[in-house]
Amino acid sequence: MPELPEVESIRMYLDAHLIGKKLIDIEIREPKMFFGNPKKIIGEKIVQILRSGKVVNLQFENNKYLSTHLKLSGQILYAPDKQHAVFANPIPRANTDTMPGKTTHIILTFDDNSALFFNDMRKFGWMKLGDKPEHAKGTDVLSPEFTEEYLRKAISKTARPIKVVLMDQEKMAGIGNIYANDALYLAKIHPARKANSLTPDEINTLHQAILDSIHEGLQYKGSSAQDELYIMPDSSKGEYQHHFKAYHQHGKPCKRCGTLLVRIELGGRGTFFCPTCQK
DNA sequence: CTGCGGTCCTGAAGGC
DNA sequence: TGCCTTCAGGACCGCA
Repeated sequence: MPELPEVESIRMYLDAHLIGKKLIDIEIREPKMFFGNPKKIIGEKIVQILRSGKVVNLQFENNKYLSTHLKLSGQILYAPDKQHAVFANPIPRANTDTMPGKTTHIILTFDDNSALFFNDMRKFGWMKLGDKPEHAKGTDVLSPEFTEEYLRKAISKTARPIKVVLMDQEKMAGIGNIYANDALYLAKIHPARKANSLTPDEINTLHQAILDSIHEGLQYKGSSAQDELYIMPDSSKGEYQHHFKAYHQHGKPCKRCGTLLVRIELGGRGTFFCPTCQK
């Protein structure tokens, strides 16, 4: 699912393809997924593309921001030619390589006849038009402010399971289920440990593990596992799913000690870890 | 503060 | 074959 590495990969792609283009039309097929008055950005050029946590913000010349959250199953596809929006790969679950498809809910058209298609099978995602970029409450884990000290403060006052806290966007933004599980595996910390029970050494190790797993995710342009719908705007897949440490690896042997990884539930979410080497 | 359950939605998987 | 039920999951909300 789209977490920081997936969303940042999309942001970088859009940054390379959309800057300076003028928006000439927004087609909203699913009104519940769009908030705000689209007329405010018609005729405006995109000047910058930002990200905060899992949200992408398109900044327009008139300082309006079109923000997008992909939630579980959102996709953003970019076609250089709207009338011939054919992609190299079939779109997952859409059974087609042409857009718009069954799950296309919003279409942005630009002055060079290129287009963005916002697809979402589950319709949990959204686009919002506002005067400011959507800003995650917690510190983005790729920002310079996400220090060991920040992590210590964020987890020191709560007895919730550390894995639940890692996924709390009000504490730190961008980490979802994949990278929370993998970071805890790298740090050899049990996901159910009370957050305020971590030692200073464990906090430092965890901080590095978070950065390592996020950066590895980025390196592979995110995770496009079989049951995920995330793909890049050109329909290419991410490859991090071939490098999962713990996420969805239950039943497989731990690469460190051979113990079979297990699945439990924490905060209502699937949680995966090695019962032997994660303490 | 904390956890729990419900809500949004739909395809996949399992039961019979 | 095919219908029916259950489930996953990010963020949010109400409730105990």
